[in-house]
Amino acid sequence: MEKSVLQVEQAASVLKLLGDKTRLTMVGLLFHRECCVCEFVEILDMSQPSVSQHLRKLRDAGLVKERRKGQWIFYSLHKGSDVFPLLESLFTFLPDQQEKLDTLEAEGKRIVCE
Amino acid sequence: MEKSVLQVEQAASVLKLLGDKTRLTMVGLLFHRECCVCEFVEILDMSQPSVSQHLRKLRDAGLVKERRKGQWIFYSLHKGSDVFPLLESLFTFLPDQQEKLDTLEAEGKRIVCE
DNA sequence: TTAGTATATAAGCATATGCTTATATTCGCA
DNA sequence: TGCGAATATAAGCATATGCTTATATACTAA
Repeated sequence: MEKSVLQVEQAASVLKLLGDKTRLTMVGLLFHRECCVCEFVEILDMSQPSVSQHLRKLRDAGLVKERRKGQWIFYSLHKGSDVFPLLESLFTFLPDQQEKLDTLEAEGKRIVCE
Repeated sequence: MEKSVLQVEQAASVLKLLGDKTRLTMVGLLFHRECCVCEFVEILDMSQPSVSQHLRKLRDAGLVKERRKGQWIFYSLHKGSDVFPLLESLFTFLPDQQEKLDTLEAEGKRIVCE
């Protein structure tokens, strides 16, 4: 992925979004695989509306995209975004979140579709 | 500088601080050289108290440090901080701010001390 | 010692943020 | 067709944030 220089204002707004533990964790999870809303609710132990509201902000900023799969809506990182390279770089400094996904699966709460 | 893995909470609080255009610009300027408060006031075209309050947040988070030089207090990046490597990496995605410092100097408003 | 400059801090205010609860929408399935 | 599950959205509220103005502190120099 090409490294592009971002405007300060654009970078600040992305960092502001990521400056929230919930959203930062969400993006970290999405580096492993796409997740649906109810999986986030389970993993983050938050209310569904709260999760949806965070996802909306990430989507409005172009960091993630959604696609419906039957009854569920799956979110994934928007890898074509201008800021994706920054995200990739940033997350090399953060702990891996795989364990949370493993726990979810162990509890039989992973949503598999298609 | 060693790359250390940060806790999600710690990273989120740093990103939150940087998710403000003023503070992000300040840190960008400090990658070039230390600056005193009145230089920030000039460059950012903001009130002195506002600048001081932003600097205090950056200092409380350990991102910058201060030292008095006569009548002025100069701020610089705290390169020994756990989060400094993240800052370095992050700013490779941001535009250089040298121009603002050049303008300041051209206007004879640079504070040189020692 | 006094005045002026640089900086910090406090208090107040308007706006932003993140949660909650309630409700609307969309889909799968009986 | 109708019901339940998954999700989105709206409204309300408490707290956080970033500015302002006013004032305090620390240093320099006359």
